[in-house]
Amino acid sequence: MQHQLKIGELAKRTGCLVETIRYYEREGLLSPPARSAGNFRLYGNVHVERLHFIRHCRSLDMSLDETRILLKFRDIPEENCGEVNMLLDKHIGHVAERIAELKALQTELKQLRSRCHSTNATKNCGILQSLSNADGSTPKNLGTHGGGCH
Amino acid sequence: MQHQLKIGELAKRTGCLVETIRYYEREGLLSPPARSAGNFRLYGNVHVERLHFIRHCRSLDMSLDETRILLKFRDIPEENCGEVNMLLDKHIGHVAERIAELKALQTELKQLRSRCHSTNATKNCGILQSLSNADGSTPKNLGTHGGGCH
DNA sequence: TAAAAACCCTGTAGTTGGTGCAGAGTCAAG
DNA sequence: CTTGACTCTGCACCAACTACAGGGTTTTTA
Repeated sequence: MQHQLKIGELAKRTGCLVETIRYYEREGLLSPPARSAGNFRLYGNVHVERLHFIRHCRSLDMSLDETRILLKFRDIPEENCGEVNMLLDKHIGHVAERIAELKALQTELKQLRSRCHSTNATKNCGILQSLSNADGSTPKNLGTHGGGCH
Repeated sequence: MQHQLKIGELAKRTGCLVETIRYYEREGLLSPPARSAGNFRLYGNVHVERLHFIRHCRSLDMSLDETRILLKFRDIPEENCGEVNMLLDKHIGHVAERIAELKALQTELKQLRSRCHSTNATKNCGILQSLSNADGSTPKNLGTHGGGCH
């Protein structure tokens, strides 16, 4: 029984909030740690490393589901890692798609912006007029997978 | 009193779900329409156009808050449209930022992917090993504004 | 004319990945 | 022995919908 960390110390060490750690435990990404006499969570090195892994995945914009899968493979050292490679390829594909979508969006937005350079009365504003047109009213990036930019 | 549409007809005409229309009403983007004797919503052309406007904004990845602001300007035809231009410029900036973030992410992901080309045992997989390293564990795109790619 | 299907109503809960807070308990220092 | 910092559980909240449940209304069909 070596160095044991309380949740606040683990949070500081991994750069994430205490609440987030408890959330990961609820979600099954971190296993419930030992408890002190006063019911405080006590973490060891295993937890520190696992949480680093999770945060690394998240920083690469992977979902918690993807992260869960990678953790599962990390837990079985003898298994074949082909699925890991596939998961990553798929994720790279997601990101590429999203970049393409946003670039198309950017083109459209700039075109819209070019419709009004002076500051008119709104009734004459080319931007507002274009937005009132029915064309383009079928959102492409709604309903598909792909988060917004906000 | 001309052509009145029930909510399902409006949905079909604008390509959005009935539930979404009711949601926009609750959120104050669409004003509450007239009701039939049996308490059904009845919409006119004004609503059709306004909903087209909203969906167009959404298809350009604007938030409902941004959309609300644009609607407000659409409602005051004599006012100056300078703020509309500013809002759009800001939104274009958001999208540009997001594209830059995702491109950096793409580079990082490809670099990670290059660490495992054969299908090994997971304990030897360069990808899983890299993800276990503490570096890069401080998420850049978490906490900032900017949605994910899922 | 009546039953069945299709539509509409309100209200509520779920999605993702957390964040934030209330109210209570625990622990170390002065 | 009290103050302050920390922790506990459980719940509400964010965006922008989506998806019911459990009713009522309208239209179609037999």
